[in-house]
Amino acid sequence: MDLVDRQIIAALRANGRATYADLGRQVGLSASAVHERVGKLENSGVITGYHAMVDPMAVGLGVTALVGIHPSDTGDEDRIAASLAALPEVESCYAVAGDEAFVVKIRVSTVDDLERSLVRLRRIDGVARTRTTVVLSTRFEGRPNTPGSIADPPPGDSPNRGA
Amino acid sequence: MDLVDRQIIAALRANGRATYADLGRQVGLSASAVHERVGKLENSGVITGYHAMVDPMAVGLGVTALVGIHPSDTGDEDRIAASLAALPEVESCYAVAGDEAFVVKIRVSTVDDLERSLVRLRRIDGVARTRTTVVLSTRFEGRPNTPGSIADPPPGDSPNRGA
DNA sequence: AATGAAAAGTTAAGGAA
DNA sequence: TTCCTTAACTTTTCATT
Repeated sequence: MDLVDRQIIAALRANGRATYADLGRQVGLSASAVHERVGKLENSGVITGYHAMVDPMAVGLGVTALVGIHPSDTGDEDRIAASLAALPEVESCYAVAGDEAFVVKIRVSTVDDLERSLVRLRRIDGVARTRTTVVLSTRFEGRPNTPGSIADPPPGDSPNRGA
Repeated sequence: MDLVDRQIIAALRANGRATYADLGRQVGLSASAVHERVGKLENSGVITGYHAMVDPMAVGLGVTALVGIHPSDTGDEDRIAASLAALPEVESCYAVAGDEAFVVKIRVSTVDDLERSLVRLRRIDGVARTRTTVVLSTRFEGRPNTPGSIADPPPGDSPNRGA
């Protein structure tokens, strides 16, 4: 992975629908050269996908909360994570250091839905209790941040979290 | 916004680089009809952008943390948020209910960088103290969740080769 | 990685349901 | 209105150098 790859990545982080021709203009390469590089970045797991960002309110998801998941003594974290993944309102799931096993971000339509979702979370086997932080407003989210200088290629190939 | 719009949104959440022709096949419309609908969704602020997702490790951002920001009594929250926005390692920023004014997600290369970043956060005017939760692993993140967009074959369309 | 050409997609304009 | 077809233009996607 060289500077050009990093430039392409930064450009696609900023605009995921940029055409190869555009990218080529930005980095000073032909469209086909860019096409081949992007294909390699996708196949090697560096680029994991492209997604439209949507105003959550416009899609009926006006309530966001961050929920810490306290495991019971018998809690198997992988099984808990799998149960969390089965709930569509759980948008993100982080295993964390500290008393809590996970912090998840959930998005629902109403506070009633939030209450119902928390009940579901607490009913997951291995979950002892939850700690909920209600989001009042999202100041910004998921900003593209591609550091200008990056270390050398990932050792062997990119380690994978479940895709 | 009707069912077709929701289907288009769901498809673009799943694959932000889907072509208009592809989207048209998925929802049973012509490419130009989809083109026009997507343009309206973009102009009305429903779709806010398209972004490549990148394996943070591959781009040299192996350390993630969630940081609660405790404001001092004199803290102006908008000014704090602006200061947070100025730090590139702050990827997301949520104003929250509770003792803390904000919870932010930061991404850096090393624990040394994390320490330096926390110092910067605490030096922000209006920030009394921080509470840091280190992320050990990201089980999943930013999953597409678009309620009410059940992907059924379009009515009155026979030639289907499944998606 | 560039070139060049065929296939595919994009995008505006005009008209129909 | 929304959608379709047409048609010119652009991009993608190859094989080749």
